[in-house]
Amino acid sequence: MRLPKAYEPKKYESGIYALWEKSGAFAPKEHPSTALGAGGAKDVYSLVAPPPNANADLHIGYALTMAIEDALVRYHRMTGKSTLFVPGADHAGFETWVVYEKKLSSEGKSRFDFSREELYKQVWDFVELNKHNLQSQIRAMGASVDWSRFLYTLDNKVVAQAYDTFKKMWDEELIYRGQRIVNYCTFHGTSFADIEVVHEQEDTKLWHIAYPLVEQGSPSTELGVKEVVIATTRPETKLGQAALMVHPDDERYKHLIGKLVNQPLVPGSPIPIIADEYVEREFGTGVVTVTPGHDPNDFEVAKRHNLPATELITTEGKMSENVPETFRGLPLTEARDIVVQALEKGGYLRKVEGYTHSIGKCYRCGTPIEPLLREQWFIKMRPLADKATSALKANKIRFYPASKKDQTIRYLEEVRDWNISRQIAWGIPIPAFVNTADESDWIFDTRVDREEIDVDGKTYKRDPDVFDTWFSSGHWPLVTLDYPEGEDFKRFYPLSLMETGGEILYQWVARMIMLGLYHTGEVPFKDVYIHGYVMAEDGAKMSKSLGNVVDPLKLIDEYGSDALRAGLLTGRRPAVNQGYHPAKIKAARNFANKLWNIARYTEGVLEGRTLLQGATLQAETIADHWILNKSSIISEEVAKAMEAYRISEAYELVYYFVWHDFADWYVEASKLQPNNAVLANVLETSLKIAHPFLPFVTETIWQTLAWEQDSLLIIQPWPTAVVADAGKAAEFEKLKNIITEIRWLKALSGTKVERIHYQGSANAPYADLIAKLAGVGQVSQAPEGYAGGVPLSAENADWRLDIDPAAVSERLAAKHAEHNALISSLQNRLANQDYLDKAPTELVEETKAQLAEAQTNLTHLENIQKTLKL
RNA sequence: GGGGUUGUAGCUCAGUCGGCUAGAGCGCAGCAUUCACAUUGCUGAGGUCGGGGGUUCAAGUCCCUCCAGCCCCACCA
Repeated sequence: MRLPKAYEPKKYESGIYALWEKSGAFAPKEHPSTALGAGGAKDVYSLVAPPPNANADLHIGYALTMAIEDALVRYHRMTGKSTLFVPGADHAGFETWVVYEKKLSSEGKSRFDFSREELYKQVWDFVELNKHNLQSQIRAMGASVDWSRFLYTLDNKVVAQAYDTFKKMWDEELIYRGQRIVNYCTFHGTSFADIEVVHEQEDTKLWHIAYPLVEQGSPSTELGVKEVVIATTRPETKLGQAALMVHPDDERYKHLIGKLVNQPLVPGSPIPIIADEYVEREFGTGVVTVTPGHDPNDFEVAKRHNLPATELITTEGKMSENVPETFRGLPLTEARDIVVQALEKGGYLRKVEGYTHSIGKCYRCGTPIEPLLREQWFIKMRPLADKATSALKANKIRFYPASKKDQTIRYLEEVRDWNISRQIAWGIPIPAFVNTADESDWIFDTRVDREEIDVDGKTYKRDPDVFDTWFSSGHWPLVTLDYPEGEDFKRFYPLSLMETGGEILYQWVARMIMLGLYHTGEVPFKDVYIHGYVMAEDGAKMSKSLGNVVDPLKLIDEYGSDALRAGLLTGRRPAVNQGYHPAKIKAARNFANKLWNIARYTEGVLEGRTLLQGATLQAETIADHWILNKSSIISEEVAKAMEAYRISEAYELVYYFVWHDFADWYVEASKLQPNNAVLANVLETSLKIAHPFLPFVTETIWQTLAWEQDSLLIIQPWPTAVVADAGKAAEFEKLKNIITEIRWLKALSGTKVERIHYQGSANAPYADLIAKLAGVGQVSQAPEGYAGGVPLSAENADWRLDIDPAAVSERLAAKHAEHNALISSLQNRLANQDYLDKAPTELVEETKAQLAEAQTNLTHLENIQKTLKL
């Protein structure tokens, strides 16, 4: 025998993968109907894998992505479509940056030890190494991706596309320079991404400061209100406010909206009291100051109310020129105490209380992060988003689950302009230069390898910023397909599917839709499938800091790649987070082994297939008809489930069919009544329908049994229906019921059933099968007038078991009660006139039939009990 | 704070158009087993479908409400 006793994945996986890769099966096949201009539905299935971050090993969530996508691709490939599945890797801007800094810090170094160029080179090398690892990990997962099309987000064509879009938008005035608050470390002299800021709880104070109302004989003065008190944790920023702000519905302050107040310590610069819903009435006094230059939220408020943003703190961490003279140039560390003293002296300080809140700090030096204004690049989103919204509302894209579509639409309707510049070295440099003599004179130029360029006798300096990674990866469907001239673009755009995690629905999916529409006028993909997270076993999120991260490669090593894939898919719905469960992976491993052993049995029976020579597929026994009928139905059901993205259900259908229909019933029955052609056929069907979920074991079996010369399972056609007699199939179903009933009676009586008698010669052909499958010694025809033993259920009453009636009496009584309960429930339903009137007639008829059947069963049972004198 | 999602057997989850006498896998209990597989087979016990209300002839499924968990995004002057 060529197949050893148990399936050992490690022995075969890498060889099988190499075989597929070498065969060219991963590349889309040429097909006339997929050519450009063919019109109508294209016979293709295309998707691009979300490029994993090339800054670490693949995590288990990516294994799930691959399990889903590869199952779909393999299924569609077998249905005869030309499939395109493109792999890639992401340079992952900020995240890689943070990962690399951690690496540096573990070596006692930091980013400030290197020049920008040195650093870029180092990160590049670091990512190259990871990219290589990722590729072998994706191979280990069995993904049938086309490696010749592998794309990295810093590859030239990606950069070129980003520049092209930037230029096009620049020309169309969709790009503009705008202000935005950034996280600035005054010690390091650089800004940080939100994820680089560490938040720490700190004990501080809440200072209550009075703002005197400007006297104008206003009603408020008449009411005796002379001042408004605010509460703040940052008194030093109160040296130049844009406004005070209250909640529009706050009864305490409603009458003050629109009034002016004087600023303490800032003579002669009255500011208005405005109303904005952003204010939380419960906090402090319910009145807050608006500091647009140093608070992101205030900046948004100021934009809404057309208030100016003033710089109060410089990049060096000192009070700026815009504060009253006495405070200018003060370092922040001293400014607070001095301002508080001045406030107290001036009589403005009303109260000081203790307060604990979280403060953003530089993750390296611990200096509090200053939110400072900086000029950034922005994209005007409204025109792009509106197009996307109407495409979605016109159902150009189907979402799985459907609720994600509404979520995306809501995001698009509320989208704000997109800040696409980032203040790090790692990424695609922004192709823009600024006139050294005129800060407002920006030009587009792609010579980003140069610090300075001369144009028309003027010197321009390169913008040191890079693009947000989502700006370039938002072009993914375009760049992977070689937009606009590539053959792939013509054949495969729009993609059939975009499959990804829900957390990047806005960041990535929405942007791809907008950019795809922007360039081509067409949506970039037809379907969106969102998967949930793979959580830790206890349902918590997997994270390195919690130490509950599970390494997919270790699981592949232990259980096999197939087991990991199928185990992750089991019982999963789209967009729902679910824990990782070793038991599911184990179950899948056992299933792979089950397939293996069915194959092993078949191999033995067929003696290396020699027995099949010249044999045609012809169902003989009722078991043959039954299994062929089942296999036809199941192939179709699995296909339907896959088309509807009910992937886990599809897998479970395969699992049940192979294990419980094929192995448990058919293989056992065929041992008595062999039909080698049927056995081989059903094994082939099983391998085919299991292939999308368990590609390695199924292909290994296919190769080892060598059904045909140089034949690959991966490109076999999906099974089509086999002709079988449904009536004979139903007969076998009845036989199964008899056998199950005998086993049940046997088990519950705890005694051996020595003999079964049957009445009528029609049952004779099944005697041996029943003896074997039910495990009964002797099955023979009953003598004339035989009334011994216990008859089976009403339907199978011509079978009688030689068994001690006392052993089953308790069980029969319980059964009796069950019948009665059912009968009364059915009777109640039929006694309801509304039910008879309003329910569909078929249903009422069905209920009547059920009642009749239940009553027959009951009568039968009572007869048995009477006969047995129970 | 905004958004999303989940609650069904001891555990993990299915349950599509409302027709349910609510399913599966694991676990558990009992039994079996030279004959492909102990990564096995057979049989069984386990449920007021989170609580309350409503719509309907009929609700696990639709609506309202409450409770509990989890996730994403944004963050507190």
